[in-house]
Order: sequence, then structure tokens, then C-alpha cells
Amino acid sequence: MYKISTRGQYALLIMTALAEQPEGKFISLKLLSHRHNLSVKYLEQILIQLSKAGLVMGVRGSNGGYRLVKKTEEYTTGEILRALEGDLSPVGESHNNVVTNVGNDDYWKEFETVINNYVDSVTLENLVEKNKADFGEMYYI
Amino acid sequence: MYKISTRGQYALLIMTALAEQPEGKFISLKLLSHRHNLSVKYLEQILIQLSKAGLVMGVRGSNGGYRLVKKTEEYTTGEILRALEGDLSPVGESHNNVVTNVGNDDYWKEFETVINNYVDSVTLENLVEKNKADFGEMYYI
DNA sequence: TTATATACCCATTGACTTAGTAGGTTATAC
DNA sequence: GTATAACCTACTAAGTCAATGGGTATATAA
Repeated sequence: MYKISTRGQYALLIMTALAEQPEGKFISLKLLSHRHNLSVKYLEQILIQLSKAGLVMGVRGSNGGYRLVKKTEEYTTGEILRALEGDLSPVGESHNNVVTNVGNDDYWKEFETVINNYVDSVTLENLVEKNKADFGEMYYI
Repeated sequence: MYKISTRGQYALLIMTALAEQPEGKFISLKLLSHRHNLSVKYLEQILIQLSKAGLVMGVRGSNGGYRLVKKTEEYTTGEILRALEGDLSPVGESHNNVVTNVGNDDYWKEFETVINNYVDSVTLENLVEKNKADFGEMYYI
């Protein structure tokens, strides 16, 4: 079975990082790159998708960068992951319904619901709080 | 993205088919092959894994085939899927903990728990019943 | 107005995963 | 002792994904 991609996992990481910034401050990919040991080019792909999904906003030019567009507690981890992964269905498109001709359809639908219920129940704020509890407040360069 | 492989999906299909047989009767891959339009060779890979996991037993030779080893209600869909997929973790092995150094560990652990809780809450019997409700009793060739 | 910083866009590579095929071997029934 | 069917061990072709890299557009700074 294949998994939530590393891009999806990094998306949560980066969104958490943005959430820990002073509200409204723009953070450049260059800075994130240094902080998290990821190439700017790679981060781009993640943030552009988050941007297209309307979860962050980017501004070009000097002093540009990215910032959140909502309050931290208004992001669910579900919307972040779905921005990167698409629908979090546990099975692929039932191609030519090879499989799903036995009525297991409901089983997979319910499976997907269970997954979505979980990821939508955890907010970005929850991650930030957990992070603080584990590592204390972040201090910025 | 995180999907159950088609092999895993077929495993549920085949296990359901076996469950619908008279108890103790051995069903050959040839028969399953005809019924479900899957090659014998492909089915082999699935049933050998189910066999190794101790979920079915196979007997060689004429009149051989496979049958369940437990009562239908004693199989969870979880154990069937795990036999094919391994652990149902939503993320890969945190390679060199690139990602999981921010305390999101618990998030993914809980995610996995939620998944396992679901698949372990549905039994093979549940699938069979649902199947009956949708398509009526099966009549065998 | 020119230079610099930065987001944005598009294409590619290399490694890995997976669906499905195929040839050969061992055990059981008749 | 022959037919049947499980078991074993590859292999191939297609797709996915992490990561890199070249180039463009747009904002700020000098």
C-alpha cells in the first residue's frame, strides 16, 4: 500500500513552521530551506500547491515569502493533506470496477470517511501546541 | 497517496467468496479464476500470502484448493488486509527521521490507530451479510 | 532604471512499487 | 503413474514519487 507522500508530511511540517511565526510575517523559501534542510526547489513544489489550494499566500520580490491566510486553529490537517494528496481514499479509482462488484463499495467509502474524520478533527493549532509541549517555544534566527 | 493495493482488495473479494462456500469445502484457484475473471497465476500470489498468514489452508492435488480455517465472523478485514499489505501505516518508515523531528509522530501514530480500529471493527461476516443484502444468496456452479 | 530577491512555472531523472505474466516443482487423488 | 492443483521463483511493463534544475514574472531596493 502506498502512503501519504513525504510532500504531504512536509506540508504539515511547513505549515506548523509558518504558524509559529508572528502573524502576518512573510517567510521566504530560503529561510525555510535553511531551517529544515530542504532545497528551495523542493519546498517550492509544496508551497505552490498550498498556495493554489488557498491555504497560504505568497508574495514575490524582496521581503516576499509566504504566510498563512487564516488563523491557526482554522486549518485542519485534513485540508492541508488533501491539498497535496488529493482525496484521501484508501483505494484507487475502481478502474473498471474489477474489484467493486461485490458490494464492498460501502466498506471502502466508510473507510475513507473514517480517514477524513480523523484528519479533519486535528487542527494545525493542535500540532503547534503539541510541538510546544514537546520542544518548548521556538526561537527564531 | 496511500492506497490499499488491488491485491489487498482482491483478498477481501476472495475471502468473501470462500466464506460463501459450504463450510470445509476446498475451492480451487481454477474455479475462482473463472468466477472472478482473474488469472490463476495472479490469484496464486494472493492466496499463498493468505495461506502463509494462516488465514486459509491450501491442499494440493486433485480435489485440492483453499478453504477458510476459522469461522467467518472470526476474521476481521484488518487481518486480511494486513496479510497482504503489511502494517497499515499512513506513512512510510520515517527514513532518517527527516520529517518526524517536529513531534508529529503522535499524529501519525494516532492516524494508524484510527485506520486499524476501523478495519478491525469490520468482520468478514459483515461483508458477507452486506453482500447478501445487496445481491441475494449466491448460487454456485 | 537597474540590480537583486523572490515566487512561480515546466520539464526531467532515477529509484522504487506494483499489476500481471510465466516457467518450473512438489504433493495428493484416482 | 497420470492428472490436478498448490507452491515457488523469477521477470516485465507501467506508473509514482522524491528530488533537481532551467527559466520567467514580479516586487523591492539602490
